Amino acid sequence: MGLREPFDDAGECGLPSALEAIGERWSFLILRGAFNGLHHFEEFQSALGIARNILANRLGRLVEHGILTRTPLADDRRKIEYRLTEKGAELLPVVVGLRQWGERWGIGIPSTPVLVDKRDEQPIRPIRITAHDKRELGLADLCWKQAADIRPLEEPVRAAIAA
Amino acid sequence: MGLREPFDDAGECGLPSALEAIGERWSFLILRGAFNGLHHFEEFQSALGIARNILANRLGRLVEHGILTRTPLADDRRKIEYRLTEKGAELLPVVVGLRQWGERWGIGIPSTPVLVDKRDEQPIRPIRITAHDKRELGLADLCWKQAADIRPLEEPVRAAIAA
DNA sequence: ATTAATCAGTTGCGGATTGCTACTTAATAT
DNA sequence: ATATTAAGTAGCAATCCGCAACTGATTAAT
Repeated sequence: MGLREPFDDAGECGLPSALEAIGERWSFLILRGAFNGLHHFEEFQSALGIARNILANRLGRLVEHGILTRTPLADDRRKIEYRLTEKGAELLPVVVGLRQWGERWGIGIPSTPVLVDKRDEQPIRPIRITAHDKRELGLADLCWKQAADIRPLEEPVRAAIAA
Repeated sequence: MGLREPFDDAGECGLPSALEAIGERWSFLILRGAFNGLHHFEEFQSALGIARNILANRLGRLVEHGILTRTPLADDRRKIEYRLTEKGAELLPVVVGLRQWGERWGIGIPSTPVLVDKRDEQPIRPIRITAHDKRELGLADLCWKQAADIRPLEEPVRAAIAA
């Protein structure tokens, strides 16, 4: 087993803080809705079938955590617009990765519509762990290392990668 | 009662079925433990500080969903070994992605130790969405498309990518 | 101007889930 | 024979979730 994180630090990772922000019931689905272009309370409510009080609570929490912004619209001040922040938008790989996993291993999901690259309209590649040179890595290829013990890449190598 | 149902009919993607399996409180942290080499009930319990009944419930659920296997050890039959299946192991990109996000956006997390490629001991690349040719894509580069409307790549192109 | 409709919530309540602690059961160690 | 360990269960309080009905502030219709 190559993959074992030293015990001392096992509790010291970003997961708990991530889960505090989006680890509750419905939060992932609300995020998916946001990525799909939902912006209003009633849109989320009818698209997800979530209870109104829970939705209000989750939207509030996502706003508190800086994942969504909440702005009343100028031309109709009843309407509130929820929008992803940059912080929120960077959850897309996780949401998509979880979705891909569910599609791959869940019970018969047809998987449409599909996320595609705008440029060529081809489906995105499955979310994977990759090395600095973009090789795809599996569990067996990985291990933990103290940040201080990592040797920086040689300059020419880095240049080649950047290109 | 069908309290799991709301997730299932909340949309036509794999997210609900993924959340059904691992969307509950603690499941992600139990998975992280499994990826870090924890294999036994008491190990999870003391590493995570989770209540015993909840842990039993979550482990059982992960086993039910084929994410972990549960095998009594031959040389000490009190001991039960929990191990990731292939299905479970394929959650690593999601767990790592969420962790990276938490490290990036959470409150001051030093981020050590770090996951590295065994081959050259260089840190893994951040989890990203990539195009079929491995270009990294952001929100602005993406759109949804009906699966039926996607034109397959030309044969020579596919061959080049596979290589 | 008055009334109706819409949007974004909030409230109250019953049932479900979670967390804590103590207990149990089976296998091993002394 | 007794103690200890591993892996759970059981009971109970506190919290969370889901449903339906209600409020309050705009905006639309008559």
